[in-house]
Amino acid sequence: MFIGEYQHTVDEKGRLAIPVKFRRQLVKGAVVTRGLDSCLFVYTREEWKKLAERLSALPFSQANSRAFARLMLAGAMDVDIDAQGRVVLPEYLRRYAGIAKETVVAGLYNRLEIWDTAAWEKYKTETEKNSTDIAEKLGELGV
Amino acid sequence: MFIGEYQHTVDEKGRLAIPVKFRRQLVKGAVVTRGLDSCLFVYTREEWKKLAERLSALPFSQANSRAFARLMLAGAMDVDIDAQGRVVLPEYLRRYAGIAKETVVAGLYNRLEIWDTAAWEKYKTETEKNSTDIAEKLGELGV
DNA sequence: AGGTAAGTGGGGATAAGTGGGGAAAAATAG
DNA sequence: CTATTTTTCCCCACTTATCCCCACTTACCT
Repeated sequence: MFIGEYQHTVDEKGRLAIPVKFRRQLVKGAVVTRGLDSCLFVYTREEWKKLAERLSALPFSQANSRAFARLMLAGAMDVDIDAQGRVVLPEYLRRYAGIAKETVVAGLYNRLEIWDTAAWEKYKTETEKNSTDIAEKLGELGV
Repeated sequence: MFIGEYQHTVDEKGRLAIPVKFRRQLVKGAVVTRGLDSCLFVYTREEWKKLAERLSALPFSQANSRAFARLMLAGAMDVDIDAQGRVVLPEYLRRYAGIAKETVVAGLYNRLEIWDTAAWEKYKTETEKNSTDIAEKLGELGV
């Protein structure tokens, strides 16, 4: 399980070091996808497979199912960890998440999230302001 | 399993390089056909066989299911990958998908899609606008 | 303070992507 | 049926990107 928040940098070749605490779980490969709120999600291959099978089961005769599958499946990328513990983030995913250099890698239980540091800070201050509202909504979910 | 998005070019002879990550699954040959939303679908021979059987089973009484089956079945073309990892896209399919030079090859689990790059970008920006619907769908799928 | 491991940067080998020429095959015309 | 043209396929060559390795710096642990 992935826990914690780390500050890393993407180099000119688009490589990002995976924090050591996460590596062992990802040595068999990882899948990076477009996430929500302009960040990237990283799943283990097994986790991804479960999700992808549900996505691919959507009927391609429906326009919004196609759009959805295209965004999630075509947006995903199979990556391997190199000897230095890094993955290459394809250009289109970096562009999607506004990732240039400074990034945050955060563990969210069954996935990682990769954020541009500035976007992460912005998101955090915004949600902290609304944290009481959010807390109330969570109550509805039984947390 | 095909995932990811790749930028490739079609040359003057109508040849398109298949991304390396997809080749191994297509060495036994592929079937290219007219897809939905002005792109081309590419299947492995086995996948195509399954799909073609389902298409031919569509009720002949309904005009739109006939049209749909004709579009895909009649437009289908058996292609082989050459020594450089390329396939030749017949002229009528390139014309159908508006493919001139710059193309996107996208993996959608059990098929590939080939798009004119400009059309792909346009489609994506349009669907990303509806991202709230997408977020809801993700919730339904348990992401 | 020293040793070890993590994170980062960069160079070189290798493979992928692309373009073009020429041979073989097919199609068309005489 | 032959000759000519056109198309298809195979091969070679170049450019660009990717991968692998090495090395340095920084942080952490003992």
